[in-house]
Amino acid sequence: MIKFKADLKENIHKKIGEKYPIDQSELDIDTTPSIKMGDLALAFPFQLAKKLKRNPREIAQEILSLLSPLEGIEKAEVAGAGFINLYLKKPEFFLQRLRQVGRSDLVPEEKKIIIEHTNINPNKTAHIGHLRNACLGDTLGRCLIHKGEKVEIQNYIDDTGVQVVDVVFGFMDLEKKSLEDLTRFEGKFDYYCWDLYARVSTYFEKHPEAQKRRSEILKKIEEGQAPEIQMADHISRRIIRAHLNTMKRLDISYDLLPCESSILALKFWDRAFTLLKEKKAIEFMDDGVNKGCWVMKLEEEADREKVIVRSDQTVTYVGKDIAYQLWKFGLLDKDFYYEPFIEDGDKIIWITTSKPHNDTPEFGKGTLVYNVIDTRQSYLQQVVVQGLKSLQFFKQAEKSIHFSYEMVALSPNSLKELDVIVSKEDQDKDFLEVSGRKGLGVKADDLLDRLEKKALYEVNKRNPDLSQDQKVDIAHQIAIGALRYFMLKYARNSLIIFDFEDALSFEGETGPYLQYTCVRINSIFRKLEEREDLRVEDILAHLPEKEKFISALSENELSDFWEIVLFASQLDEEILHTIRSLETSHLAKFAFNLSQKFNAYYHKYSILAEKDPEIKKIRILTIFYIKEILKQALSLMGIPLPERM
RNA sequence: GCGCCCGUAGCUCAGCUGGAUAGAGCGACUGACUACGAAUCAGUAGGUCGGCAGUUCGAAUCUGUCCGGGCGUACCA
Repeated sequence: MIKFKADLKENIHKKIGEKYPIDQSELDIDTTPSIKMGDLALAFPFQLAKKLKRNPREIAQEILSLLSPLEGIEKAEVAGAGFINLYLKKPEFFLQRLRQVGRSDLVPEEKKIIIEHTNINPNKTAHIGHLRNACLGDTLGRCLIHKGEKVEIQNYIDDTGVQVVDVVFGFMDLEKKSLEDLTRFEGKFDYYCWDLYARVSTYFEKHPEAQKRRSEILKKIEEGQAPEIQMADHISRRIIRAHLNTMKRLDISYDLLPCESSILALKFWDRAFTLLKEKKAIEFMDDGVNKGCWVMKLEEEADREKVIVRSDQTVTYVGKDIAYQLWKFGLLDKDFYYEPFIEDGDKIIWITTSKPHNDTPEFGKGTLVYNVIDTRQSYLQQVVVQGLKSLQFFKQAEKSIHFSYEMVALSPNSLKELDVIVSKEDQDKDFLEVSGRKGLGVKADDLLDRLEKKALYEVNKRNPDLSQDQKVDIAHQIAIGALRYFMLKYARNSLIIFDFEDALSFEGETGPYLQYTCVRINSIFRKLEEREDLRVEDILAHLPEKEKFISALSENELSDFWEIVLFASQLDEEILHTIRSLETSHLAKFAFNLSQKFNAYYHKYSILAEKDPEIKKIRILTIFYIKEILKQALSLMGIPLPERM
């Protein structure tokens, strides 16, 4: 009802703007604490009271007489210490909402928005922490698309970094394997690398002399020398495919995979380096701890230096990230080349390359960029933004948004279940950070498998008559619902201490609860059609006149009806709130609360068995409206909707 | 040390661009299924919103300070 409120504001301002010193933007419209007190609340008399040094209630009283009549408003009254509460014209409002179903009031504001998320190092399997990142990023993308924005999803691939180097080292030096051996490897390659990476990390701790070989591999990969480059390439491409498969299970996809290897090959950094030097954004250190390095300082913390170019003239990750960020905004006057990497349904996921290809789409050139990266990297993200500012790209600096979130850690119970050996120093902690280096974490595919297995068991109990394929399909949808809701319901600054029992729950505030609610509603409509050959479309096509509409309801039922309709009508507000605050918890809680309200309504009022045709019709329209809103909310969260469950 | 974040019911968490009685889920206890699907619902118990001070007509929400915890502060990412 965003547009309704906006119109209302404008209307109110027209009526009082000349007499009272208040701006239209100050006329916030809130909800009342209880529906008994009205539907919408205006609190601006308090602001006026301050300006005019008068009693707020008196002012509210005065204004009230100026307001009526207001479009769409049945009645207005002064409440509390100086609120003005508005009562909507219920039949008109509901009819309007029904006509509006499926359409959003939100309007796009950007030319193009780029979201960077997932960003898993291509040297091991995806784990629970990566799932949080991907779910947050994907949901933000869905919300922005709903808002009408043009959105491009990028998943950055650090295919030339030390993490890949370590696995190359593991295969070549520890296991003495050739590229041919790797191509013959069968089984879950990303799982194998997970273990290998942990082994290599331990090896380096015990054998510091191996560092030399490690640097050598890194250099050879950066310079494209055989056979290390072929090994690295094979490993990273194969693992990217594994990651994409894992994410596909969750219905998460991407438009582009920008690779660090392309950034190096196409000399993005050289260009950025020149720019940074020209504008004196970075400084060469002749002396001190960072002697021989190019460093950058933050405006706010001048005593801190971040090394961008090392004394051996190699560039750090942040340096490459600055170049990448410049490219995202179209500020680098250099571009990638692209080739198709994989087909995902009816779309293609593209990857960057260093060689030209024909007929490739255009990427980048965003006007707003979200980087979904955990909070531990906020300092690095500040450095990237500082880079833009130093180059005088102030607008782009402002539009570089670090979507930061807390990590996922493991509870002592989860650790027990994982059967991992915990070091002495870690044993007393309340939780343990997920660590690829230590091989400590819940693998994404394992978790999904467990969820699916449990869901299948539950589906079997309830729907033994369905075919095995159907059951598996439903179980899969339930698993996604459970996992995605779990990842979205927390505030982003809240540390998730992962516990299997919580994550595997299908009851209470969970994704399956939401799915179950929708399934029930759908089931009613299915039965209406089967038993009575009744379709909502027919009712919608012959909506009654507003004068007669709803009048059949008793006072109590009208109040229950109204509460749920009014609540459901705020979906767009919640989406906007979610986008502005980057808190998916708002959307999640909204969907959950709406489901709760429906379930309560459902227990109180029967639909199929209702004798009075007028009342029945209104109830059908009511649950139809709830269903449509709920469906939208679930779809924005990427939670699928099974037909049965 | 400095920077960022967190501290709300027994447990896990929403609510934070200030608004009218602080909300959920789980757990505990009472109840409701020959069904519009109990993956549900109704109800009971449970909170000086970490402490103190300030700003305000109004503070869980803003400011300061203290206490407790996490993360960052690399020529790793």
